[in-house]
Amino acid sequence: MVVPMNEILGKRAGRKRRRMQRVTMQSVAERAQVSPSTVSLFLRRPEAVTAATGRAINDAIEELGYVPNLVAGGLAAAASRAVSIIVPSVRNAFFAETVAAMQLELGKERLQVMLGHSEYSDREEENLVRTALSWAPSAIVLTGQSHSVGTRKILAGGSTPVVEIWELGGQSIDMTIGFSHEKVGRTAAEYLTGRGRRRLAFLGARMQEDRRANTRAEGFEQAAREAGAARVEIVGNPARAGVELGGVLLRQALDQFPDLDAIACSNDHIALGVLFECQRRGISVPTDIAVVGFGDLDFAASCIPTLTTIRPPGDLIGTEAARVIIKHVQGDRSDSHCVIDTGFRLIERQSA
Amino acid sequence: MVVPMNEILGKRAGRKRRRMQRVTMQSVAERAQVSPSTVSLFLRRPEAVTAATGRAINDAIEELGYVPNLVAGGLAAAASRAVSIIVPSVRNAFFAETVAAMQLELGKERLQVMLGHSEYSDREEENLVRTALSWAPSAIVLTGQSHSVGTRKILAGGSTPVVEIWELGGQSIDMTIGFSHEKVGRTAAEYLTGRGRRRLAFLGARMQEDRRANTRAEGFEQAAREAGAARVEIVGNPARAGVELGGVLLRQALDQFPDLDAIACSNDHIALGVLFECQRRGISVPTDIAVVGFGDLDFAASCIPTLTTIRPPGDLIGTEAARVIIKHVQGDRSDSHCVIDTGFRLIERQSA
DNA sequence: TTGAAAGCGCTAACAC
DNA sequence: GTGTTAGCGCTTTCAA
Repeated sequence: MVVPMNEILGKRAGRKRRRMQRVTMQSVAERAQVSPSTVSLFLRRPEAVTAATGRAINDAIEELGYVPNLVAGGLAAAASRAVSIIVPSVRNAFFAETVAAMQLELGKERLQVMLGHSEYSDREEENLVRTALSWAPSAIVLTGQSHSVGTRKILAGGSTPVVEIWELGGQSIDMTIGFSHEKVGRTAAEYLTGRGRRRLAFLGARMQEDRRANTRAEGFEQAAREAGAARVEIVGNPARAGVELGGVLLRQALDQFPDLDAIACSNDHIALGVLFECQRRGISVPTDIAVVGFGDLDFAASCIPTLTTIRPPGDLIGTEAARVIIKHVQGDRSDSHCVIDTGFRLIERQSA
Repeated sequence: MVVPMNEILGKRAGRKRRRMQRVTMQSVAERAQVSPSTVSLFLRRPEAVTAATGRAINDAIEELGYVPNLVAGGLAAAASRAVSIIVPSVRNAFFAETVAAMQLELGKERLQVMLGHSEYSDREEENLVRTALSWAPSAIVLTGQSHSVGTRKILAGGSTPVVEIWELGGQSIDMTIGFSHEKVGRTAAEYLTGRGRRRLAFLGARMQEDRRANTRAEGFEQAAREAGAARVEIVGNPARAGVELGGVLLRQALDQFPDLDAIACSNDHIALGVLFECQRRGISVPTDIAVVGFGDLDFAASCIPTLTTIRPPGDLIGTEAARVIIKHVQGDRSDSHCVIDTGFRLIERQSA
């Protein structure tokens, strides 16, 4: 019986593929004279293969210039080596630091960072989470603990590990790494009242969207009252946080409450703007008004006067998040539902 | 002849899968009483399906809570809806702005941003490119035009579109979007000499790694000489760019060349440090020394004196990059090997 | 306009 | 330690 050639070869030859991968695991296997599964095994656990086999495979990979297809791998393994990170914005130096630190650590384990920006919108965050899930990521990292109902539902139902970062004290979905923003506010207030200040204000930007800044403000107000401050005001502005806004906010504050002797800012950009505005108005810092920031950004140590501020450990949050994710990927589930308090540090400088 | 049931069902029932996707396209198809390929078609081109069919599919998706699996899609289509962006670091506000802008635009087309940090290392960049390719991305975005030989070889051979951003005038791999850093340097020098300054210095950080800062310095030096400056110095420091370094660099510069009357900085952080150091030393800006920055960062408009600086269009670079990538994904190859000069703008303020 | 069929390149259970 | 095998969930011809 004669079998037509094209039937032996299969129909494949007759089909055109759009872009065939030049070098597949199959071709590496052929060249190394082993089976594909051995190549796969070697790639994932080199020690599980004899030295000779390993060498042969390595040579084949080298000679062929093989690049593994992680998309195919992700499909077969039902979980891709991707980690989805969703932050309000990477333009914010805080989150940029965390994202950079995470990428560094995850990259060492060949985990790919996928980035999304919620722009402080819970609705947008939910969309991003939905899309993220489409990639079957090894983990999803969310900023903060306030999410839409939909987000919680989607994430609670699934089996994807979730890490919430930069906030503590709320309702956790799964793992949580951050610090208490309420305590940050309290710390600023206690520091200021402890140095004899009695008429305090907290200056913040877009506090409706930025729940964390809002929490800091609340902690600040409460602690200041407890310490017997004569005046505690919260001055907000819906504009985006920035140096310029610092000046605006100080003006706003002093127009209403000219007797203020201490200012806490929702971040260092605003504090710097306050410092500049004080300089323009001839207000002496810290003699007339003490200023405390949040962030310990680049300029805090060099501005005039140098800025007393609270430093959140953005990089530590990133490395810790990466650590628990890597453990999870490696099969160690012991960190499930962990809560890691990274703390923060008050950096005393000249401005307060 | 009796066929055993398990043979009819296939061995599948006997195998345990690790994590089965609850809702697949298959299940949507069954519910909507159509074939999977129709669902697929509808998802990608809704108009290619009758209104009734579309409605049925939509309902099924809704009822089942279907989330498409982009990993499977990427494998089948031989190109994933991922775009790999490799920047030196997202901690750098310039690149953060570009990445944020790109993510915003790409997200609208359901393209996922994958992020990598080269930390200004060509070797690391090459590793990241290799990994990126493993994901069969729709495009790869690289920062600058100086890459390792290996990077060029890998990318030139493949069919993945490449966009180089933030630099112009070098050897392009494929598409290029940015501006001339040499011109930036020239512009600063011409502005300064045009205002009568004769003894100029360029202050820069880690200029070995940061080729673009180096190019700005070269353009600056050349243009200053052409304009007949009495002195043109380039003062570098291997430390990371930062406000503190600005002060250090100014000290370095004035120790060697006390008669300087103009300073250009490789970025605004350094310029701000220079401003602070001048204030500390009682040097009047711009009377004694004129200062020009690069970046137009947040504080440039509010510091004292406000900072004359050159603003690179970080967001425009991002949106343009996204635009050409989206066009490419949609099959329009007309932008291949395009070179887009986004230009930059000198922002005149008080410091010069 | 819709459906059937054939993979995409890899992983992992299982057998040897 | 290595190979066999059966998919992972989707896209895309091609035919109807």
